[in-house]
Amino acid sequence: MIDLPKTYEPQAVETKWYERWLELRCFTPDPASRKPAYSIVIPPPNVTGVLTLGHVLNNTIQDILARKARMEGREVLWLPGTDHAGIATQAVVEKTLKKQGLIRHRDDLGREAFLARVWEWKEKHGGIIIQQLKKLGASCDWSRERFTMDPAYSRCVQQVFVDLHRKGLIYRGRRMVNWDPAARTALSDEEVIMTEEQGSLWHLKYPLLDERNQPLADAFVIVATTRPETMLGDEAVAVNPADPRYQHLIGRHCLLPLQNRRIPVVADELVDPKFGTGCVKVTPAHDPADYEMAQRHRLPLTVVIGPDGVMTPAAGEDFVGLDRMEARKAVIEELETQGLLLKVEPYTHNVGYSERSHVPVEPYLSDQWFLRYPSIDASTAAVEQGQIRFYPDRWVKTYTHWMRNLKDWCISRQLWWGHRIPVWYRKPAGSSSEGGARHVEADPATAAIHVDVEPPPDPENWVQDPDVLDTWFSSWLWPFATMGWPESTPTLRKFYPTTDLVTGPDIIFFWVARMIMAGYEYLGDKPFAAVYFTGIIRDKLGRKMSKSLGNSPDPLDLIAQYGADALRFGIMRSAPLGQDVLYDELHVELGRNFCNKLWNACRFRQLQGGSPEAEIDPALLTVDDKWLLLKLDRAIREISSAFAEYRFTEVTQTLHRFFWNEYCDWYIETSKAVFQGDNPARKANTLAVIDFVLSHMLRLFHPFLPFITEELWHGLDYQLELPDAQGGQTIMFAPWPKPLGDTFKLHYGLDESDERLVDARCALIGRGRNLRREFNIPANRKVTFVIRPTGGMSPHDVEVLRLLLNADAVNLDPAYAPPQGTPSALSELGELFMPLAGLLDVAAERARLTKELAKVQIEIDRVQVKLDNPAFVQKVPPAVLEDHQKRLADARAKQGQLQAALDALGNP
RNA sequence: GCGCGCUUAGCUCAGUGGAAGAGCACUUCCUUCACACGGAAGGGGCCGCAGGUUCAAGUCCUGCAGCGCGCACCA
Repeated sequence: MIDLPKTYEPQAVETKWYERWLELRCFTPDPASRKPAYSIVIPPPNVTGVLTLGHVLNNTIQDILARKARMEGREVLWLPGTDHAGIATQAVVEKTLKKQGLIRHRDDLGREAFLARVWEWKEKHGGIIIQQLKKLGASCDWSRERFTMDPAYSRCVQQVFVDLHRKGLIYRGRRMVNWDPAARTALSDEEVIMTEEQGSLWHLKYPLLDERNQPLADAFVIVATTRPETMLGDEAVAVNPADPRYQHLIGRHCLLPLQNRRIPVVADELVDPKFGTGCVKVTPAHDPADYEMAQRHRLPLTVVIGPDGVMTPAAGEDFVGLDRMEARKAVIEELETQGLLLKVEPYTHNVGYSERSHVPVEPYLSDQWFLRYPSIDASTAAVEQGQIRFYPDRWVKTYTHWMRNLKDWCISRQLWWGHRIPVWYRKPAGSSSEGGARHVEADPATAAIHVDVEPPPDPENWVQDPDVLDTWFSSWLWPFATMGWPESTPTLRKFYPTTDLVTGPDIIFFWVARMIMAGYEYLGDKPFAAVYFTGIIRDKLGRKMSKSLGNSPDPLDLIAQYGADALRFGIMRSAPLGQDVLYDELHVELGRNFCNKLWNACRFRQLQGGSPEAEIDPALLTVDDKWLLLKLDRAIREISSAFAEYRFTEVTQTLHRFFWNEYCDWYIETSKAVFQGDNPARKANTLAVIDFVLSHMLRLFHPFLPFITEELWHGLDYQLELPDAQGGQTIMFAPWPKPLGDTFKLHYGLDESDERLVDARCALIGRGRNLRREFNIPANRKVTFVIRPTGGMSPHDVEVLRLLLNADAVNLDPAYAPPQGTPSALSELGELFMPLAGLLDVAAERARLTKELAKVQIEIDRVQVKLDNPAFVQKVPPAVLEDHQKRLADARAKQGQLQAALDALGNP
């Protein structure tokens, strides 16, 4: 046994044990094991990312689940890895290269050279977040670490693409998609964030044309728009066919200002007569609804905004080359000059922003690949019927709502970094094989295609689709692609389906729902049994953590300052199920204080000397020992049921209460009565009780506080005599505590009456300490107490009272007659007096007793009102009635005693 | 517009029909031989508002308000 220093110093301890755990290969499970499997796949962080407090919360929870499962005797796989994060990573690398002046645009390098740079970047920065997770204590099986661009993983992604294509679920089509002009790629619907904005509704005047196509002097069609720059691409004005105001316009034409183009007025049901003017400008190439209308009315498409968000030549020479926002201003200015701007109204509307680039998304017509989701019914039913459980379960509704309104998923991205689409188009005969702009050599619309994991045997005659797949199209395979699918590996057989998934509700559609569908489609089984949704970490003002606000602390700094255990415990204690977490560094400080307290509680045990005691002698147990064991039993039961419902905060609260209040504040203090006494057998037995309880407590704490518990486990020699695999090598595999059980309680004579006795004694001590305070006895001054006991009281009890009341003596005297004015307090165990020779303050005692009497009177009144109600007495269950009657009797008795004490003080 | 949360002590939150709770913060006392990263004792709540059900409502029902978050092609 090594001596424990006075203050816990986490740094060296954490490094030492993490290395030891790796040496012992504690995190690497054996698929051949006969133990029941427990598995989690990590939500793969961005390979170039750094650890955030969100990761800390998420991964601490996973680690808690994994460590607890290990202690419960399960074969545990926590499978880690990272995600290639297509858009984000490509953007970061592109930006860096531009900053270094190496390129102006990625085209300057070309695809192959650019990708080489990205891989270089990945090799350099890709390991950072993994190293950070290790600092946190994450017990991942690093030998199975995966990356979504690993060759085997890529092959798996391509195979799924090919399969879904063969099933007819993947198709290519020309559609209006969400376009990110900054990243210059299509996005899925889920990657568009709708943001409410204060905009304007511009009312524009389009001159009406007469039969000879001449503008009428004073006849206009008024359209309202939030995006005036798109008017350059208008092809019609639409009205509702049933709108009586505009019947005369249908079939006529007006003049599109600035472009001087003749456009028709069409009738379409889509137009809401009640909104705006009831006339809608139709821009087929730049609005999804307008595109639909254009198809119905066979209108041409004029593209005036290019893929980079800059106006095209079709926008006219006044506007070509302008950014879309500049073009808006210019169009408005020009219309105003021409007197065609009727008015501008302030208008609140929703604008879609790219989740990645944070620029407004542009509806853009392009050729893309789409997926019609597979295994929808099985996936919906699994969650609805509870084969997959959500915690908290209210997310089930969100999930099923989305599943019932699925729209095809746009899976192609106009990027280089990612899984290239395994589709090749046959070049027209006689074309050269020189590289060039995309889609020049083969027309994908008409060319023969080759869709396969393997390229065509004669690659020179084919050209591969240049696009890559959405990153989520690889992530949705994570639970099984990481385990070696499509091979039937031992890992896959043992650990799929996984047990728990821990993630944020913000990716319920992106990831959770899609993983479920992929799981049913390819493994015929759910990918996980339960999903725990964490809250979002916010600062103490409720704002999201963000780099620009500078309110996002670096977890590694916190670990360096307070220790990983402190950070874990602090975060967990403030993270209620289903709600956001308001982070405050104070929580981490409290976590550190907690660790220090635990450290010192164990140090107290160590200072008592002696080696770990194996056997508790039931005959030598004090009431305090029994009380503590019963409290331990209760704590274990509470912790088990809290864990069963993933109520981690409740677990930490119970641990806190049991350890701090019950063990430290009461039990340790009472044990001093034994340790300061002269009964060696009893001392040894107390040590045995402490060792029993501490060894349970350390195990209960281990999932939350892996490092300090391991250090203390060995520091107190609890590993001695245990088999290697059962806690002898590491606390990680020590058996998870079970409730004590009836046999145990019978053997040790644990009875609730012991618990009640000690609780009553605690209450008595509380009364006594209160007297000290009320009469301004300094905490360090010893006084004498006298008790007029109601029953028997053991010498041990008296000694405990003496210590905890900081008394020089506690005298039992059934016939005690206190001097007038002696402060007193009532308790179940007897009346307590604090005689203060020469310091009696009759007035103070009278005031105190009067205050007490007032409190009792409130209680009497409250219960009396209920009992006086005939309906109450008649209808209430007997147990409740008895309870109330007892309350009244107790309160009256107390009132009598207080009154007697008050009378004894004499008149004021 | 539809849906889902939340509203209880100064703060963060428990409390799922029978006496308003915890942690932190606050006040006062204490360096007593585990711990001042500590101990002890206190103060502090029309449980968002209004109705209803019930012998009994923080708890169940109905409205309303405020805050937050999803979903939705009204330009």
